[in-house]
Amino acid sequence: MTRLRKRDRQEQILLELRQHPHVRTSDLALRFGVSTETVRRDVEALSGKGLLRRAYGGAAAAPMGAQPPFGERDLARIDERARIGRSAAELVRPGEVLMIDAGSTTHQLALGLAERGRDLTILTNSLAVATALGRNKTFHIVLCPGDFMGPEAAVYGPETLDFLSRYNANRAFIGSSGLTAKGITDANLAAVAVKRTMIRQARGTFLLVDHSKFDVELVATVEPLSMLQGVVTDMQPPFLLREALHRANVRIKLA
Amino acid sequence: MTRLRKRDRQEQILLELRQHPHVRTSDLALRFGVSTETVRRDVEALSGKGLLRRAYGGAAAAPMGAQPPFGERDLARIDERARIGRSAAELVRPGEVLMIDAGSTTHQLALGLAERGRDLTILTNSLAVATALGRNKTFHIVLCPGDFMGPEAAVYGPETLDFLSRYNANRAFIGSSGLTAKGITDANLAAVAVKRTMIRQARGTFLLVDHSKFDVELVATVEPLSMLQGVVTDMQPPFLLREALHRANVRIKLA
DNA sequence: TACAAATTGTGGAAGTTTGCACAACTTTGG
DNA sequence: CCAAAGTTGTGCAAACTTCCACAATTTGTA
Repeated sequence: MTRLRKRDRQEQILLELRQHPHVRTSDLALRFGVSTETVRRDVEALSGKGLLRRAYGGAAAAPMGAQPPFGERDLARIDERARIGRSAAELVRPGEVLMIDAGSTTHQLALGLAERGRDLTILTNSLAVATALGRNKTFHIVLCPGDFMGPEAAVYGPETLDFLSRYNANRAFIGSSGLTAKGITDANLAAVAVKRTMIRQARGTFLLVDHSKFDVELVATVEPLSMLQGVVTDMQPPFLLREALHRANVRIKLA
Repeated sequence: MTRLRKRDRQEQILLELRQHPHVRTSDLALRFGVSTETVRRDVEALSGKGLLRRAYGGAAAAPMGAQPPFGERDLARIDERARIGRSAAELVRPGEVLMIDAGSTTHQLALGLAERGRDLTILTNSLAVATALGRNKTFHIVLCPGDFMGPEAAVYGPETLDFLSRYNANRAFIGSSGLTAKGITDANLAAVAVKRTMIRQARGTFLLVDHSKFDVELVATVEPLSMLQGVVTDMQPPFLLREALHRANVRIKLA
C-alpha cells in the first residue's frame, strides 16, 4: 500500500508543522525511514497545494489563513494581493474604527496596517488578521465570537453576526470570491452573512479583490454594488463591470 | 549607533517572522546590507531568548503560544508540559463540552485532544488552542469574543466573560502561574477573570501546571483549591500543598 | 499472472550554509 | 583623547542540501 504510506507521511508532515513551524528534510527522512529525496518530493507536492512552504533544508508552515479552502492555488497572485492590501491600508486614518473580513487579501491589508496604522480599533472575525495586527501596540483589536473554522482560521455563525450587529464602524474592508455588475458574490454562505453584516454596520465599505474575481458569479450575492464606497484592485475591470461600478458611484483604486 | 542598528535588525527579523514562518539568512543579509555572519549572530541571540527557532538556512517563528509574556524562558520545561497536556487529554470522553483556557500547557492539551478526541464541543479564548483543535473535523469549536492580546494570542475582557457566562460545560481545563495551599494564583488580572468564569461555568475543573508552579503565590487568587476536581502535573507536590489538595478533595494525576 | 504506472532509492556534481579564527571597525566611558 | 568593550566583515574548509537522470522496487489492474 504505497499510496497509503505516502499519504500518511504527508499527513504527518503537516501535523508536525502545526506544532513546529519548521521541519528539516533530513530529520523527516530519518524518522520515516525513507530517503531524503522522497521527503523532498512529499514536500514539493504539499507545497504545490499551498499547504506548506518550501524552505532551504526542509519546509515551513504555510502562513495562517493563506490556506485555500478548496485547493485552488492562488500562489501566483500572492504579489497582487500584497499590493492591494498595502494600497487599501492607505485609505485608513488614525483613530478610525474598522471591521475587517477574513480572507487572504484582507490579511495582507492587516499586515500593511500593522506597520503604518496608528490608534485604530479593529473588529474582525479572522484569527490571521487579529494576529497580524497584534504586534502594533497602538491598536485595540476586538475578535468576534463564533464557530471556529479551521481551514479559514476564522469564526462564523449566529454568534458572530449578533456580536457584529452591536458595533458601528467607520469603514469595513471585505474580500470576496466574485464581483459582477450585479454585486459582490461568494460561495461560502456563512462568510456571506458576516460580510453582509459588516457592510451594514459600517459607514463605508471597501472591497478588496484581485482581477481574477472580475465577472465571477457565485451562488450567493452579498450586496449590490451600490453598498460599496470603493473597490481596491490590481487592474482596470472589464468595460461592463467598470460601467456598473461607475453608475453605482463606486470609486476604483488601482494598487 | 551600532547598538540601535542591531536592535532594529533583530526587531525586523521578528517582524518578518510574523508574516512568514521562515526566513533565510542569506535573504536577510541582502536586505539589511550586512554579512550573513551578522544575521546568523542576530538569529542566535534571538534564539537564546526563545523568540524564534533556528533552522537550517535561517530561522523559523517560535511556535504560537510558546512566547513567554515576560521573558521567562521556559524552554526547559517544554517536554513536561507536553506530557501534562497529553495526560490531561485522557480525561476527556467523546461528546463532552469543554472550556479551555489560554496558556502553553493548555495548548499542549489541545494538541493531544486534536489527535485523540472525538465529537467534542470546545469553548476557548485562546487562538492557539482553537487553531490546534481545528484540524479535527469532529469538533465544534467556539471562540470567545474579546480584546485581542498579541503576546498571549488570546482574548480577554468583559465581552469574554459575558460570553462565557452564557454557556455551561462538562469540564474546564485551565493553567496558572502559581498553585499554593490557598488556591490557584496568577499575575494577569484579565486572565484571572477568564479562568474564574470558566471554573464557575463548568461542572468540574482540572488545573494543568508543571512542578515549577508549586507554592508560587502571585498577586491574584483565582479560586480556592476546593473549586478544583483535579490537578494534572508532572511531579508529586511538596507535602503541605499535597495535604491541602487532599483536604480539598482534589485528585492528583501525574503525567 | 503479468504488464503498466506509480513510487522510491542511488549517485554525484553544483550550490549553500555553517562554524571558526582573526582582523577591522565602531562605540563607550573614563 | 585613549583604551576597552562590543560589533561586524572576511576567508575558508567541512558539512549539508539540491537537483537531476536513471535504476530498482512496489502497487494496481487487466
